[in-house]
Amino acid sequence: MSMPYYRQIVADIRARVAAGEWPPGHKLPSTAELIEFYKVELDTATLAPSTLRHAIGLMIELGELRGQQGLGVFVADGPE
Amino acid sequence: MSMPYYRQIVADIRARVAAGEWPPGHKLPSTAELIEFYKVELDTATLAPSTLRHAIGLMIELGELRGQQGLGVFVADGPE
DNA sequence: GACAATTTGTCCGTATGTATT
DNA sequence: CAATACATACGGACAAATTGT
Repeated sequence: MSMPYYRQIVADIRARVAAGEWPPGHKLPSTAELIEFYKVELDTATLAPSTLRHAIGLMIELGELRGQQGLGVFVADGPE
Repeated sequence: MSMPYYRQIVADIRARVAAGEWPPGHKLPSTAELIEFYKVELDTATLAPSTLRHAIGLMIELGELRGQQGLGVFVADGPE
């Protein structure tokens, strides 16, 4: 295992943010949508919610994303 | 819920490290032992391995702990 | 080298709680 | 009240690394 799923997801999200595809304040797709999306991107038949959540939760903890219950997950504004 | 289990565990570990009870390089009790320990400390009948792992994994990601497969989890040396 | 025991690492699927619309 | 969406927790399965026999 070169890189576990959750790290690949973190890397992908970071790449999109860095590329400006998802700028600060942008709302990410919902958890359910991201799961379907990364199933294709990671070419796996199964991707558990807990695994995707692991990736997202990690980035929230690191301040790269901001989760708002009931609303969505957003790209954090730069560290002011 | 004032503070979820995994955050209470993080706070407790940080407190022990800060107090010098677990100095840098110290090997933490094994996952199984920590589960039993925190079941008492958090006064809960059940504490899943995944929940404890959440706390530990978070601190590893933040560089406060260092995990070594097959060996154990250690208090990280100061951020040099 | 082979094997078992121990321990951490990843992932699965599900259930329930909480906040927003 | 209902729908949507994130947040926490459960418990188990298997992989991978280390140590000792």
